[in-house]
Amino acid sequence: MDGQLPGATVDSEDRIILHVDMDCFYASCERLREPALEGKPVVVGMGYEPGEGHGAVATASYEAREYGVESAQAIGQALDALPHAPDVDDDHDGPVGFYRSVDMDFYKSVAGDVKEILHDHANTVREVSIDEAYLDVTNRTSWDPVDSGDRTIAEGYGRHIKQQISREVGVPASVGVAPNMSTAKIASDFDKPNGLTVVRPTEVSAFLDPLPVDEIHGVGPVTARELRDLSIETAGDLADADQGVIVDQFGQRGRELYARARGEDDREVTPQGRPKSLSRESAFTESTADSEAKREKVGALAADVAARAQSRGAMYRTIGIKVVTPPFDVNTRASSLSGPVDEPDLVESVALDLLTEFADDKVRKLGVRVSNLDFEGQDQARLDGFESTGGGGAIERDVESVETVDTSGGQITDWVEEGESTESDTKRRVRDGQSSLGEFE
DNA sequence: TCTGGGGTCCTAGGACCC
DNA sequence: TCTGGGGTCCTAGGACCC
Repeated sequence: MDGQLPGATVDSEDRIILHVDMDCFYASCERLREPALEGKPVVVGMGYEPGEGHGAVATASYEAREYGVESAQAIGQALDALPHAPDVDDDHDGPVGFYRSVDMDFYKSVAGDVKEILHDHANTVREVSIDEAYLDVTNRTSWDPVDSGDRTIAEGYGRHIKQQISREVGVPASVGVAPNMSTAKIASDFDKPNGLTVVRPTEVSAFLDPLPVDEIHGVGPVTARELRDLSIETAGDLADADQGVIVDQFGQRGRELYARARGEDDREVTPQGRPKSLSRESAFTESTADSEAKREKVGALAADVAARAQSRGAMYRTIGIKVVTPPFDVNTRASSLSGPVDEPDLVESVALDLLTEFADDKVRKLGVRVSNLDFEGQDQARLDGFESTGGGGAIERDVESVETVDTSGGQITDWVEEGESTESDTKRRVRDGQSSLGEFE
């Protein structure tokens, strides 16, 4: 710690970053159109056909997690873990598990409604995935304390956003508020589901220090184990470690993780850019060496990827395949062309060509990928503004025009009490005389 | 955790150029 | 024919994330 005292003055340069993470989003969406699922264990999965077991869990409700169901678990295993109707005691309303298969179009439409609210509350929003986003709300709220000083105006702002999503869309969210992206991300995760965690600039170290290192974004199982070998178990341990040792062992990534453990993260919230690659992959029900079956699958995947690239207005210069052989060896091959093209037939022929190397191998999974994307040449008509690059379905905002507006006046929202029902955002904006370009145009 | 699908970023080695 | 050093592009693999 740097001897920061609680109540120390907040630096005027401190940013306010808000991270919104929708709780078990797919399951929440299913509950939206099927309210009977409320409070019940719900598993949403894909690729599950009765009798075959090669699908996986996409999202499990918190009730389902109580039974040990985890994301990415095999569907069959997850369903076994859930209580079945016949197991339930007739005298009681015991819990029963429900399985629903993924309906991406519906989730995207719900996500679009959520994103609309988020864009109303920040000049810059980075949509990380269908259910997650960062907002820079520095000039919309403040770190100033309210009441006795225990809480801040920013907390009210976070609560307001959460409640509006809940009220107007009907799905729960967890929100983290902190002076930088990495801490905000950890904060939103701190009290899931339906949580709100605010980490003031003066509290960052105290908040991070006791957390297990793998709660830092970017520390996965491998890095966590290697850190443990260095006796680094918590973020505080990493923050106190010798930076040289960390950088030697983990390179550039180590430098970043070390900084994040110390609550240092300069990254600006920027809108999600164009995709860098597009891919499609698919597993065989059972590993196969059948060369015709493999060629057929690659052909179908290639056609799929090419069609998707076309619909996104993307030309590609590199075409690649992915071949997963048992037990789980991932092989990739790629080939670059001299210039960007949009030629579905070429995707297929190049992919099949690359596949010949694996003609005799037993394969469990195949993929086709195009990269080195180029979005020039297409979309001169400005119609691309509606081609979402992130969550899909959401309309891309004209960010440049929004960012040039000074919204520092009158942007601080009212304090919102927990459980207090808030009026609609439109009404509030009108009442406060609060607006910014992008909201009323 | 015997493992689905769609992504991102980093690294290392080789080819090639000056 | 031996040799240095810097830069860039490409491929393959790995770790990680949702």
